[in-house]
Amino acid sequence: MIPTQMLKGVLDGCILAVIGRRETYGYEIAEMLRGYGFGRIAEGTVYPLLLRLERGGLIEATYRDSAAGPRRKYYRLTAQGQEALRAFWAHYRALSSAAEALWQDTEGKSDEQTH
Amino acid sequence: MIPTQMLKGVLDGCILAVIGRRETYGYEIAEMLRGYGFGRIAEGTVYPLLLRLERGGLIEATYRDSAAGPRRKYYRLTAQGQEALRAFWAHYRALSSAAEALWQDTEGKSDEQTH
DNA sequence: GTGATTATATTGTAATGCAAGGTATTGAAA
DNA sequence: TTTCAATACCTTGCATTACAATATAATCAC
Repeated sequence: MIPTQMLKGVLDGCILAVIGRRETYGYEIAEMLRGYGFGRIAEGTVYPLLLRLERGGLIEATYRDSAAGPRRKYYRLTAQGQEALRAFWAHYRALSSAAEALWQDTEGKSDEQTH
Repeated sequence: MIPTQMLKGVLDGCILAVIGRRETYGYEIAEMLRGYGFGRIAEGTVYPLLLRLERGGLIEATYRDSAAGPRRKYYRLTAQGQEALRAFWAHYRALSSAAEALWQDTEGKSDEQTH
């Protein structure tokens, strides 16, 4: 299980990415994230985050009836949301590169100690 | 600049990694992280985090005089800290893989929309 | 002695994942 | 009919943590 703290500041971008693929709703987004390997993301996490993104103008929603259950709130990216998605991944890349560089050095050091 | 929220839950592991390379102190750790590309990590971030790791038994410290400035507090990993470092990277790998998989799909989708 | 650099530490704030709880719809089992 | 599971949305309050701001102090150049 990925620690909750490690998801902070990453989940919002990932949700933007999921919505960017195609229109979808909260319940399904949680399932998708699980499918991608993020682990079970609580509904108490997903829904507040979606509302935050909606209020921020990054996504917009339409309610639609479902054949099996209550109506769904389908989200799609706004132009602003697409821009935010790009910015998010640029930042993620920066973090990822830094972590990777650090990890390389750490591994080298472990080898020295082991051998 | 990497958003501060994105650093949450990552910084502690990165600091463990830096200390794992060799004994070092707070001020230098902040400089190293900057060198790796994490951006400027504030002192108000580094010192509380070091104290937290120390209290948690993941690192231990020795004060040493410096030739140019006040004394330094040198940290090194404990056995528990080395274990925590391994666990951290395992979790980071999981997050990284999930994000990468999601990003791949997103990129494909962008292509479709573009072409 | 004045400022710059080096160095550690504390306090309070803002952001956010999530547990816990609530509401409501559909369909199958009892 | 009642009950349960699965689906679907939302809110409240808590715990964690990066950081700005601030304080303290030692060394060295001017």
